[in-house]
Amino acid sequence: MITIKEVARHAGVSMSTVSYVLSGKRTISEETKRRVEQSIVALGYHPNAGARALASNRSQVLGLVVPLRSGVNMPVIMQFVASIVASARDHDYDVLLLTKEAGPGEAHRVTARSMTDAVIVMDVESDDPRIPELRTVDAPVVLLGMPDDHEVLSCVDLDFATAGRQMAGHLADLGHSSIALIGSPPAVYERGTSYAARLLAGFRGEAGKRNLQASVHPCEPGYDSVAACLDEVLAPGRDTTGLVVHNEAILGTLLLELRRRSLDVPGDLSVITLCPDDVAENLPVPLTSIAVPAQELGAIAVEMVMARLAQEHAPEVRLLQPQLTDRGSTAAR
Amino acid sequence: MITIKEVARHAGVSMSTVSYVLSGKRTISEETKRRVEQSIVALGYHPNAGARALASNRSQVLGLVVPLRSGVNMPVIMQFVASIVASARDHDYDVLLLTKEAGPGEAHRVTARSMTDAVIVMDVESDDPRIPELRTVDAPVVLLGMPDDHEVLSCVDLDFATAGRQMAGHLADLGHSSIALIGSPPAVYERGTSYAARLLAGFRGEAGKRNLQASVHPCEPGYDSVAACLDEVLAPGRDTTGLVVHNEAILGTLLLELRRRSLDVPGDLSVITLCPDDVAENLPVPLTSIAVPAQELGAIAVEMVMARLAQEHAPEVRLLQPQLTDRGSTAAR
DNA sequence: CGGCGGAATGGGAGCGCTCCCAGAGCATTA
DNA sequence: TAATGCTCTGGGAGCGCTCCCATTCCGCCG
Repeated sequence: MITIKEVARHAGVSMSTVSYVLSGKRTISEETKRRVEQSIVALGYHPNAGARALASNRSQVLGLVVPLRSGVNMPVIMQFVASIVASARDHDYDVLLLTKEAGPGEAHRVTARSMTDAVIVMDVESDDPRIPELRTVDAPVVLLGMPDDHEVLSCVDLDFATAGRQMAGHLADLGHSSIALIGSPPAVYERGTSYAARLLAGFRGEAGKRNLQASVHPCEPGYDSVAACLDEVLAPGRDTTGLVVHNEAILGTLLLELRRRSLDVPGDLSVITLCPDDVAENLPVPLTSIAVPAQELGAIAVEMVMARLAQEHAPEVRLLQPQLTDRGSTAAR
Repeated sequence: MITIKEVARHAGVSMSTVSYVLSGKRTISEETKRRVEQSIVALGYHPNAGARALASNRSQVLGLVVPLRSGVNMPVIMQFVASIVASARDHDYDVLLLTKEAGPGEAHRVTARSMTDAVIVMDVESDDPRIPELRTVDAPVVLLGMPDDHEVLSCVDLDFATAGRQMAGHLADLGHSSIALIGSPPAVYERGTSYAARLLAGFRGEAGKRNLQASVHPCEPGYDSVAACLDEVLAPGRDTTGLVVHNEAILGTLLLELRRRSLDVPGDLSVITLCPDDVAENLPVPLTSIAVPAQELGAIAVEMVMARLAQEHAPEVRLLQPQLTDRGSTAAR
């Protein structure tokens, strides 16, 4: 293994000079810098991460707690992960993958051992049992998702309440008076998944304010449950004309089933959903939707971590405002 | 930060004794071990990963190169990832997430810097451009997937050729004489994705041997392309009665479309697929399938890495034999 | 001509751990 | 009694880096 010492000798400078060339933490003459860089290439030197971490007390690694549980939509999760990894790399950080299943102690473990300088936690729940424990983590922690108790930790999320309001409002604006929300599987609501609950609250609130008839239907993936769900929604007498869907996994099935029932979108039924843009675009019928800005949320989470790594910060909540894109799947009534 | 020195003082022993209690690399009397462990808990000691890595020349971290590209099925990828993380933790290893997009130098980078002790690379292609570069990585490398040039690196994969043969053979055994393979998107074949090509070869080989009419149809996700694909497959005169599907993403859509066309499975059309068991079970019609044993493949990859970390090993290829589960979606002709 | 400020570099302690090299204490054997 | 073999423990060098504390060498001012 080539060490910094050998590079120094090869370049005819001291170890400290090589170190400073690498870190840029003090000015080095052009001439010296060039010589050092040549030696680094010539010898094939790569700094040893362990030694660097030990001496500098920085690991240049971020812990990422990822949920791998049922009900969450894996492609969406992966968009977040990809965005976080890319953003982290932009800051010269790597990402250590921690799975929620391995227990809530994971964030603590990697942090206490100085394996990571900070932790990002995905898929936080309203009343997440991990929160108290995360507070004791002696490193910056940023949550993707917003717990009820969000005064104590920094978090980033889409403003799902506003999203719920917007979608109900959008349908109300178009003259619909009876609408339905088809949501995530019951389990998601039961465990108090924050975003689901907030969207639901926004939806109900706006529906109430606008005097809409509004029903809510949690829905499992799978054809049968989608069909059953539609049976409820479209029950005679209900006169549902507008549909809000908050469940990426069933969108395709739902639209096919509507087609099978010879229901036109948006002729017979207006449909609006919340999902990543590329999903909304590639459905049998492109859907008017509010985007899940995974890319952006991931990048912001990383930025927040970096800010907290650079200096002490108070907890901060960032809610991204929803962006509605009309793709013609909703129509005036 | 509590160090090993403080633990040693607290327990009235030397640093080395604490270290050996922790690593178990030499026998320590029960009494001493107990005292040390008590001190560790009392002081809240956590070994510093950087220092440990520096001194022991082991990072206890595994690099995992994950593809985040289109066409691959994210839920399946995540099954692999989850399995690898869990298996790694069983061996007291953590997982550093590397994305293929970040460039093929990633494996090299983390390895040269001693950030990771070994690397697992997912979604390897037949003629993968990363192979030559991976050969120069100075650490164990295990591939999930099998490149053409598989003499030089260790790899684990399902025996897709046999799987292709089995599926064609299964239909032949049932008396079908005209069958079709609905595959992954064209892009997957075009970039020479190893598993797709091998399954295809097995399928064609067996079909030839058994004198079957066999057609092949790459298929994009999305309703329209599935419908178009079915139009081809079911074109009059073709008399296709058996369908092999190798594309997790379209299974749901495909079955719904068959239902829409009033084609019964398996009455009118026998369908067999290759996908994770939980997917096959939860479709509108449960499908007879060959499982993608993500759990097992991930675990084996980790085992192979650990074996190579323990001692030098020659490259080794492990192909898991496919396991066919009959769920009644295929019938005799 | 001495003193001074600024720019460029060198020296090396110390980060927290592992593991080699002993040494101490005791029982067993010659 | 001395030698030998065990078992258990201690001491501390050294892993490769960072960053504090100098030192050197200028040009410039008074």
